[in-house]
Amino acid sequence: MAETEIIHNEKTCNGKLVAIGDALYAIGGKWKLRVILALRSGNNRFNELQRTIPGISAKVLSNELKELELNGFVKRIVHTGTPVVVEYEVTPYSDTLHGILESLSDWGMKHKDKIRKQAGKDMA
Amino acid sequence: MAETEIIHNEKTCNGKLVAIGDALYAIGGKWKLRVILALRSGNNRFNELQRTIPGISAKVLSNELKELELNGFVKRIVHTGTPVVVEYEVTPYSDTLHGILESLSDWGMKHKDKIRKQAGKDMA
DNA sequence: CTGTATCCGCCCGGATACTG
DNA sequence: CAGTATCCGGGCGGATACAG
Repeated sequence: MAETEIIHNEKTCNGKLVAIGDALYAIGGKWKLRVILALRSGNNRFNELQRTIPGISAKVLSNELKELELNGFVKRIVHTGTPVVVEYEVTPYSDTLHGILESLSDWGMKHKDKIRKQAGKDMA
Repeated sequence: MAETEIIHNEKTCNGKLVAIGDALYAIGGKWKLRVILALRSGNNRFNELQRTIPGISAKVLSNELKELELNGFVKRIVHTGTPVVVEYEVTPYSDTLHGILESLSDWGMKHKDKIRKQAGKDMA
C-alpha cells in the first residue's frame, strides 16, 4: 500500500524520535552550533570566542566548550609555556554535522520565505 | 584552492547560521517534534495528545500547538456540535521537515554508536 | 472535553569579582 | 589570558484550580 510512505511504521518513528532527541541533545540549544561555527572561522582562544559570539557569557561559553569536548566536536589543547596558551579546535568529527547543517539551513531559508509571504498577504 | 570546501566563506556561513537559527526556532525545543510525531501517529484530540506525550502539561501542550499552528505545521479544526470536538491535524507543510528529520535521526543513531564505543573503551 | 489562569519552585544564564 | 565562584533575577514549566 502506498500509504506506508506517508503514515510510517510507529516503531520506526519512535526509534527515529529517540535518535532525533539524541541529536538535539548534543547540538541543540542556543549556542552549540554558534560556537562550532566560530571555531571554524578561525577563532580558537577563549576570549576570542567570547568576543566573536555576541551575547555569550564566560560561564556559558565554558560550559558549552566542555560539553562540545565531551561529545567529541572540540579538542582542547594546552600549550605549556609562558604564558600558557589554550586553544580549541574543531575535530574532524564535527564535519559529520554537515548534512544536518545543510538541511537545517535550506529549510530555514525556505521557511522564512514562506513566513514573509504570509505576512505580505496579511497586509493586503 | 581546495580549502574553500572546508573553510567556507564567512558570509555564507553567517547566512546559514541565521537560517539554522530560524529553523531551530521553529522546530527546536523539547516538544515540537514530539507533538508533530504524535499527531502523525493518529492522536488528534487535546487530551489524547497529552496522554500520548509523556510528561507534557496542558499549558505547555497548549502553547506548543499554538506555535505549531502559527508556523503552519498544524491545523486546528473545531467540529461544532454537542459536545464540541476539537481536532488537530498535521498539514502538508509539515512534510517539508522530512529531510531534517532524516538527517537528524541518521546522525543521532551514529552518534549514539560512537558514544557507546567510547564508553566501552573507557571501561577496558 | 478543551483549554485558561494562577501560583510557585527551580534552573538557566547574566554580572561581577576573583584565582592561577 | 583562561577560566571559576558567587550572587541573583527572570522565565520556563509543573500542579492545581477553574471556565466554557
